[in-house]
Amino acid sequence: MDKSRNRRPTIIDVAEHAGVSKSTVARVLAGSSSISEDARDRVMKAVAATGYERNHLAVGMRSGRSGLLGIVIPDITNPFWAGVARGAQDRAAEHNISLLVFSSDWDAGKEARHLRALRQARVDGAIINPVADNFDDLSRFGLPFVFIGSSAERFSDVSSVGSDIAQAVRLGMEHLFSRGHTRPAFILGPRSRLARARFLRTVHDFCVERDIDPAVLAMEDAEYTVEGGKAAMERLLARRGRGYLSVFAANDLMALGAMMAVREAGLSCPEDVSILGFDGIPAGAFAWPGLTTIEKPSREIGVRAVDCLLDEIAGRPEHGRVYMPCRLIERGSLADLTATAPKMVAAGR
Amino acid sequence: MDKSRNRRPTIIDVAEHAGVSKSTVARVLAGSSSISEDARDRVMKAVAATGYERNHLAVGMRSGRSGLLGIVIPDITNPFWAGVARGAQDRAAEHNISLLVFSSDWDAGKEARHLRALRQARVDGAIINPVADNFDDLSRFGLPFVFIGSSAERFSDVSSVGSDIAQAVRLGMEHLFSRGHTRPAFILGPRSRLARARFLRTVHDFCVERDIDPAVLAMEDAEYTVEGGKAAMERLLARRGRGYLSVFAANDLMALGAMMAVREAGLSCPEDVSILGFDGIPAGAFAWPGLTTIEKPSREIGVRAVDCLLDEIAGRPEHGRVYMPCRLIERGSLADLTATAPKMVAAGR
DNA sequence: ATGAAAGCGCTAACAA
DNA sequence: TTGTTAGCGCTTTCAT
Repeated sequence: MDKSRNRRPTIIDVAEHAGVSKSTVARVLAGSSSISEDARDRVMKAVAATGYERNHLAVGMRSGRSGLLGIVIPDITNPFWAGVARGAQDRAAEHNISLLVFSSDWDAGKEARHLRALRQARVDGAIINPVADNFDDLSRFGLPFVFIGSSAERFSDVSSVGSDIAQAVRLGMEHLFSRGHTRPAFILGPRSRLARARFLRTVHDFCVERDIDPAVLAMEDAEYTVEGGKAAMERLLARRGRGYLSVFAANDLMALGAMMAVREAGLSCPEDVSILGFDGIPAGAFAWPGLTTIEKPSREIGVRAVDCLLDEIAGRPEHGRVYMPCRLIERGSLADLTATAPKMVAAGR
Repeated sequence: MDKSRNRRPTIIDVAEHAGVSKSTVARVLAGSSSISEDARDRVMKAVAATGYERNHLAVGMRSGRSGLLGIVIPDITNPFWAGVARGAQDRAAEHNISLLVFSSDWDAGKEARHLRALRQARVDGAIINPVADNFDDLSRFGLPFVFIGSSAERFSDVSSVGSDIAQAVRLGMEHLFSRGHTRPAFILGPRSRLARARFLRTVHDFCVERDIDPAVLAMEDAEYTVEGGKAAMERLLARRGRGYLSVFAANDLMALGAMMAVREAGLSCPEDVSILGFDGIPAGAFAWPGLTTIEKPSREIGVRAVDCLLDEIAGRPEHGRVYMPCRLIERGSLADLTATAPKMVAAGR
């Protein structure tokens, strides 16, 4: 009889091969300590001989742990979110856990469907960038989860991890000032976005500390896109007085758009206009000049999110909100106005 | 007794609630036709009332179908692969299937570990961009799978989907010639890469058709990186004769690097040098001038890969190798030399 | 330290 | 059309 043909070996095959019982094999596999040297040895050999591989479906069914985690992000195609997913995936792999990835496209319907899929797959927990304002689905999600991203702040009682916007903006402001840009203009995101308020608050605080009236600073609202940034810069250019223009854009896409507007106006960056971005997307490195920007630690956010989630699953105390620090990447789009002869910083990529 | 508290409802709860047997519920859920109106109705109501959600673990265990697919790509952080993953994910979702995503970093060890994870998760099939030359692991993978990417061609007997390099290169050559670049130089990938040979073969064929001796064309080898492209362009610049230089780079990163070299040499693109890329990465849109390039259909590759895989799983005839057509994206890095006064093409992004 | 046996939630014969 | 029953491969008491 070829009952073993074309059939993946089970714990029973291993047990027979090793001359022990199912339970002994299971115990060895689970790393139990109450096992004799001899038994462990024979089981390991039998595992190797049969080519046995644990069936996570069966394990999950019995133990209630699927060994699966889910992550729902807006779009895996967006470099920031790809970084988050990558970090999460790597950290999960360290724990021998696999990751189910879903893109919601900021669509509440898709989000709901993905969450259902996660529940049906019996994931042990989920990392979610929430899009739905109606949080009923999530609140009764019935599964451990942690939020990621700034929109997560809407739900104060859920632990979450995101970038430290306040620290990042302060970093940007300090850099701007240290390079002599003491009256920067701003291109902000849409008023509806939570991140915008936090951004502005930090700017205000910073200004107050330096005895500057924030009302003096030019501000433009824009969509978080290249086109939005471009249009905003055109407006800024139109109403600028004499003198040098410095711009702090609330994301890199808008900053890149602003750079285009500068070029199309026959001006150049950083000779006539300086631009500081925010995000750290790879494309900023290829622009000319390279975009000076503040990088959000996407990968680390994913890593920490998994750590939090694993803690949550294990029933360990909640983390509350975790803010990851951002860092400045100096490239060529921001001039150093403090140099005696307005010298430009080396414009690398 | 609160035996229902904190416990997800099972098919049995639904059956009790509906006053039918487990099997009837299962049949309704599976969409069987031999079900009375009445029974179906009551089951559906019971499902809604209990908040029942199918346990895919249990389904998978019994039926041998986990409802999971796996994808192993080099790096989810790379825009091309992110596109592939996104396409695969979307298509899988249409079939109510979830996707396990892994990044191999072109590391055979990691690849092997990911494949093991896939087997243990009992995925129904896998989409793989193979890195291991030693294919033993894969050949006895014991699971339906399809390869993606050009490296997949090494394994002729496995069905795979990738971009149509021959069509793409021909498209590029035709565009070059139609714009008056009849003696382009090339920046190619490393000699070890399979894609390189295919690229060159098409170039040769094209030249032969036009009675051009391919040996006349300048060619440089480089790593598939910005630095590689930059160095290659510097060499090209050093040995160029008089006259206009046109370059066809075998990937966008190298093309972008080449653009940097041009700028640093005090030359400008496309006034002094024209550059054509290959890949269609987003960063090309932000470079200045925008990079004219040939776009690989990353998303579609993912979509098709899932289609193939599903066919393979269903035991339907194999697809062999599927080649997806690429398309030209015109931006500003390629001059139109045929215009009376060497007029540049509008340099959009 | 080890084995026997029960059962996780579901599907798939087999009966009725 | 519907119900009964026997597992899928594993973990986990409970004995021994």
